Amino acid sequence: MFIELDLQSETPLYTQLIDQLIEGIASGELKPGEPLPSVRSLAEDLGINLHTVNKSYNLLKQEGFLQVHRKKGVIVQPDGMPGVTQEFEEKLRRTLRSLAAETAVRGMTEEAFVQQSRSIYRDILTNRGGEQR
Amino acid sequence: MFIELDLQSETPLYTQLIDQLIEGIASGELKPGEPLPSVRSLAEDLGINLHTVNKSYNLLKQEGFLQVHRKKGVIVQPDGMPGVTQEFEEKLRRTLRSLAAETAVRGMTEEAFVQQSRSIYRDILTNRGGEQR
DNA sequence: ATATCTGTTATATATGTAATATAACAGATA
DNA sequence: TATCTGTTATATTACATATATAACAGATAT
Repeated sequence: MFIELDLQSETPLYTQLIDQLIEGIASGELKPGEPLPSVRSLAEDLGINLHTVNKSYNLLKQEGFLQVHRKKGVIVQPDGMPGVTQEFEEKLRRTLRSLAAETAVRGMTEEAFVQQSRSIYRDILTNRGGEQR
Repeated sequence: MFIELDLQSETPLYTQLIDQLIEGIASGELKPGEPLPSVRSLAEDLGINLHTVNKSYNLLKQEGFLQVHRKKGVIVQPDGMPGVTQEFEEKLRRTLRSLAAETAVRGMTEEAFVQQSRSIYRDILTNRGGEQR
């Protein structure tokens, strides 16, 4: 899987990494049970510190997207992804609310905003490596 | 206008303040040309430091949502709000992409996601104090 | 068995952001 | 003249981010 970090971005490295791993899972590029690179090798590949990768893995494990097997190492959650928790619903609402407000003030219509949302959602599911669905 | 800050939130105070002011403009509760409280009085009302309020005002001024009049003080932009800039488009895409990916992984459908977006957009425009539109 | 790889933990350091505190300035207002 | 405005400067505290180095216990491969 291709991962690219922007060292200039104001988004923290561990957040960028989390985002791209979740996208990988969403698109199907990362399948349940599939092993991820070790914290050390991925850190070296990306040119960052092992602890930064470890932080991303740990947060994803904590939320149920990854598992750590003493034998298999770190793998994509094989027993079903976590559903829509109350915490996620609140985060979703908060973030959409902030976005929608600025969108409205800047004169973008409801339909434009909604179409953007739909288009991006599809984009993610569509970006599969050619397999599945 | 009612402003409430969550001191426990991980969202910075100045960001919470910015969000609520933009919501106020979007909803029509804050009208173009309307004066905002001084940095000192608002800071005291909210129980925070004057520099925190000043930071929010400055960022909003920098993006074109507010004006600073030597006479009238700080007012809501009277000469038309800024439109959809390239920077905003990129921020919108990035944020929606991250949200949509997690939404999809958690099993929320495209329609549910899109409906959330639409519902929240409407919610903001609807929360007017009873005036206008 | 030895060496290597795994995630994990601990400690330390450097840097930047967030938030507060005090003080002062120039322009406008009453 | 006294007061209020945004603005600037300086300092301090606290926290998040990211890195560096080291060590540990469990698993793997030679």
